Amino acid sequence: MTPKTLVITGPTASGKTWLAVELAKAHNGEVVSADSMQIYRRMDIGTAKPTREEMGGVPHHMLDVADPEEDFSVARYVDMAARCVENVLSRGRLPILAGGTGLYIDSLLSGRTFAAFDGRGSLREELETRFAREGGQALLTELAQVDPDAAARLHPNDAKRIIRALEVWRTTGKTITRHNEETRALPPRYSALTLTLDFERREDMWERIDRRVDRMMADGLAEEVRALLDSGVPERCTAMQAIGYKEMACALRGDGDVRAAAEEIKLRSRQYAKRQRTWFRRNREAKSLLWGPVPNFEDVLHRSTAFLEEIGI
RNA sequence: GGAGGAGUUCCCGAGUGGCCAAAGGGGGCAGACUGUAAAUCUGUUGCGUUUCGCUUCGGUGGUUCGAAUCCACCCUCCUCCA
Repeated sequence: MTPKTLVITGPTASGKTWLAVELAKAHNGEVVSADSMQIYRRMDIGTAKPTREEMGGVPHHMLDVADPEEDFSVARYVDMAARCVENVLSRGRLPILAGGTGLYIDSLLSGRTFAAFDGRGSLREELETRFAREGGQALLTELAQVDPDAAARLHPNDAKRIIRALEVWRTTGKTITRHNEETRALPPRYSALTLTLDFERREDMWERIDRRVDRMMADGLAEEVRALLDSGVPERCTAMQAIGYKEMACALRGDGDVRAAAEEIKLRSRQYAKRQRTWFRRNREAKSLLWGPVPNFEDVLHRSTAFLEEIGI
């Protein structure tokens, strides 16, 4: 029988951290973060990483597990997070997967495996160069010869996916289509009750996001980013692509207009939240918990507890 | 008071007589997503009974077969001179 887990997800600033902690306290749980940016050390304010106080004594995993200059990936996440989940289970406790990175959550739950990756990176470099020089259509034509399905699915501008498809073919001799079919056929590693936090009205979400960014600024986001840059973290690494960091880094290097950067961060966060919703929407199994115009914590806690009881957690 | 310049679809901004419901960008909306995922990519964006009709380019009137584009007057904003 696949072990039971609880997933708490939702767009940014929807209260995942809070709910995860509350439910962990009530149901003998531990939190396993599913956030692609909170994995980085020294990135606390801008990622809204839970503080010691917010954690309320509940053990949290998958926070601060990489340095900002490191390359991280879904594959690595699944690897590490699965070990955390197993650990929690072995102690007879409930793993609570909390975070907003849909790909990470789905990958971990499904037990998805990833095709080999050319660690030296030279193949990818070569493909990237060719993409820039010859264009997407040329590579797509090449891909079509071995994997017509993937080629038909991909848009000529979709550099990352075209390159990856070619890369998988050349390093494993298997098409990405075939690989995906095979992994999809595997039984899921964990069964999960998924709770998706969201807002009845998007204006309320925007408001929350704005206030959160204001708080980040007050808490010293600019200083945090400055420290990262000063310590030599390159601006083009994955970690620095995080919302809040790239905009602030850009301002600090350029005109120094930190206020304008904050507005930019709010905008990018709203757009990000929208993309997250698109991802979450396709999970028809998920239980939705909507905030009204005035947050009613007790009510949301009540409703989520009811869902847990329904499936016997 | 005088001399110039400008007012375009949610925003910025092209467009100087027909091919203009109007380039491009932004924003919005929707979607995708299997080793960078807080990333990346796509579609769409006046209204409707949608291979056609209607309303739109500060306002009103005019010229013309035809106007966002030309003319007159008016309104608003900007710059310069007084």
